[in-house]
Amino acid sequence: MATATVMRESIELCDTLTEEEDTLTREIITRVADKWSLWVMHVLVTAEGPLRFSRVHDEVEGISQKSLTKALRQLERDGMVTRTMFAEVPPRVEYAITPIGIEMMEHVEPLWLWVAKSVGRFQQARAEFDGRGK
Amino acid sequence: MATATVMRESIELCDTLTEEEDTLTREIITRVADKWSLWVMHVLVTAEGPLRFSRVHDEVEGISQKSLTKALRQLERDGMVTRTMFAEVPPRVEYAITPIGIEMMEHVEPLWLWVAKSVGRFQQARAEFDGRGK
DNA sequence: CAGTATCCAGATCGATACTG
DNA sequence: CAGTATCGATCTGGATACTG
Repeated sequence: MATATVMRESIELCDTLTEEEDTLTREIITRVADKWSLWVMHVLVTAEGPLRFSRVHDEVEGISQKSLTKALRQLERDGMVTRTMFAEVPPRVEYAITPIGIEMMEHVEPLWLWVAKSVGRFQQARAEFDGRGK
Repeated sequence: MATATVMRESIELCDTLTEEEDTLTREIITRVADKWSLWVMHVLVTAEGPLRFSRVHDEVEGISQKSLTKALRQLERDGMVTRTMFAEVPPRVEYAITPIGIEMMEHVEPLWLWVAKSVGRFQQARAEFDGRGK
């Protein structure tokens, strides 16, 4: 019943979106699953303050410079992080999470939490499936 | 403060996950952003009953046979849909959502809903960013 | 009907090298 | 320091053709 309510609400809302809005919605959702975007935002949230490029690069273990740059640009473009450049030598650039970025994380975390809590059930499902397939 | 609570809870939980569990968690989350998986599940939820392969193929507009097969296999493997084969000629195969699949959708929809409702703010952020970049 | 098999174009991502 | 540019391996996904 709670299900039906949520479903109906989302179906109605989705019907009111233009094609452009629908595309953008999907793109934003994509950030959630993106290998790095969520991790980058997580680092910026827990830092509770701006971080330099190299600090983020340290914290997000395994990311390449190229991928980090790309992730940060996307997040900046979508208003989830800010990028502040200081006219110094050597150059200093600081990244920080925005209010909408925090909102995003607040909405993502419950889902992430549920999946993490359910991981045992997914493992069992896979074990059964892989077993059936011999 | 609600933020901090959720964050802390998720950080603690994530620390208890083995590497294998963490990988699986990420894979499941990936389904959320996958172009087709969520759409397929949505179709199966709203159908309120099993659907044949060709019916799903009709409902999920634009998907190729190959991609649909792959999406259904993944969802089946992760326990979110069931696949029932009938020994008939011509062959009949029916797909249905599972309880855990419904749970998944229940946890995804609020996020989707928030993004859809916030789409105007994301559009504005992009407009500003693209404007600044000349 | 419900797939599988094959080919192929485009996107993605890491590694590496270079620059203001 | 904070990138950009480039190259190559890998992955993805559609189109097409074939099968039990």
